[in-house]
Amino acid sequence: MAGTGTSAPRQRAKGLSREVIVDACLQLADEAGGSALTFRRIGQLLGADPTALYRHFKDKDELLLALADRLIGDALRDFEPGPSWRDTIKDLVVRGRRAYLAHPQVAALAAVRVTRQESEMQFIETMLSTLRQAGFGRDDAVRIYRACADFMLAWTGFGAALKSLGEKSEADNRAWAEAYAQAPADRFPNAAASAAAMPGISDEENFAFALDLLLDGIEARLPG
Amino acid sequence: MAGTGTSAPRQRAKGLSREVIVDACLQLADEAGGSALTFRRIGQLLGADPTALYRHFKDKDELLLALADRLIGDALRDFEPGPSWRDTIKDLVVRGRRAYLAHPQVAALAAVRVTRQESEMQFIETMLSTLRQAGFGRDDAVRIYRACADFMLAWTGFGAALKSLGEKSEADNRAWAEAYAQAPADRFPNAAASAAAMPGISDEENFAFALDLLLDGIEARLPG
DNA sequence: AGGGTTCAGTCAACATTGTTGACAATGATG
DNA sequence: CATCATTGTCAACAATGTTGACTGAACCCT
Repeated sequence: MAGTGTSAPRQRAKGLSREVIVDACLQLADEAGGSALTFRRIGQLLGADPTALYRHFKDKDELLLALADRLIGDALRDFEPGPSWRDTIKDLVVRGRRAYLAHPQVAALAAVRVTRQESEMQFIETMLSTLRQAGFGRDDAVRIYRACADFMLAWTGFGAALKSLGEKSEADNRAWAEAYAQAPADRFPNAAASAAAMPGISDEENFAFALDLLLDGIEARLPG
Repeated sequence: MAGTGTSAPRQRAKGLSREVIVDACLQLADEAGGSALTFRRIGQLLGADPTALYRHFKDKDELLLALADRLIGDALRDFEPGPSWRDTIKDLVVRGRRAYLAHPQVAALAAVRVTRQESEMQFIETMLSTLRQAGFGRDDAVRIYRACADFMLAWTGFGAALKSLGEKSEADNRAWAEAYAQAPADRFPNAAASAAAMPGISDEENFAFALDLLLDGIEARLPG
């Protein structure tokens, strides 16, 4: 069942399936951007008629949900919980982020969706189980789970959207550096003075920093 | 000039301006959803030809940036820094979130954009100034600013997108409650047991909780 | 004032998009 | 063999962002 040996189903017109289509979508989005994720281009890549996709997904929305679930599944591949609850939570968050950012153009569209499918369920269960074993009560565990999961999804989707935008209109990416350097120093002294340091902070560092802040706050709330 | 008392939605066809158009966009998105934000519907609401908008914005993207800047401007209206740096930072983050969520359909599209315009500059300057006065060094201030600003933008954009989606396909909103309740208890014991508590956590609580976690972590890093 | 230039709004048109309904091939089932 | 559901194909529709040509008014410089 788990599609491990992905042979070469590409190029042949016939033999479509949800898996093959999702594969093509990821490839297409990576190569040509998220805006290339149209039925006609997907069909062209698969050598099939665009409307053939409607036999497998009733909607573009349903296709997007399948893409989202695929990303969550990628995040959990080969995952195993460790002895430290804090490291395990951190690992889950980092894995989710990494899996999403492996396909930024898709992540920008999918991070905000709730798939309520298999992989998402597994992710939730693993996190809740980890928190319960760490000693948190049931309500606290739910609270903290949502804080961590939403933090990961929101921040990752944000970064993915920025990256997606940046590849097309690079103005946004460089805007951080340029705009602050051009800031009039009399009205915005701190912004102008910090212009040099601003672009030096990558989204990756920024995320790791905030995640540590969050985990410190969680640890301080550990009962007992 | 500045039409303050813009009561009647349909006005005279002539006399367009960036401000009037932005007003119409906010109103239209609030009433008819973000997907209604098309040139033809905006023009119809203003009683003008759709293509007339191109005389004021060269692009739909440029229109979106103007909307984003408007939201940031709303966030800073009547703001005044307080004596406590922590309360001031928190106030800025909460204000930003509130201004964005006042127009969720717009926020879902605008939260991810960097406008590098007047209001955004003011927001940055205020935050950096507050952190410097609190005693943080220049590099730390920049680091913490980006963590807080990205946290606010990402989380708010995430919530706004969820709310925007939920109004159209309510399945996603209720999914939290329904999906976890239907979770098979043998495979997902924690998820099933927490099904009752899950929907009880509003996005508002969730955000406030995570923000406090973040601020606690920041406070622990205060030098001296 | 008069002539020229720019601005602001209008109209028709084009390429793309998601989506639908009718039709054809194919394989399983009775 | 006949029947039926599945899967892919074709043509078409409404809606979207965007462009270029055209029009009328306002403004500026002699």
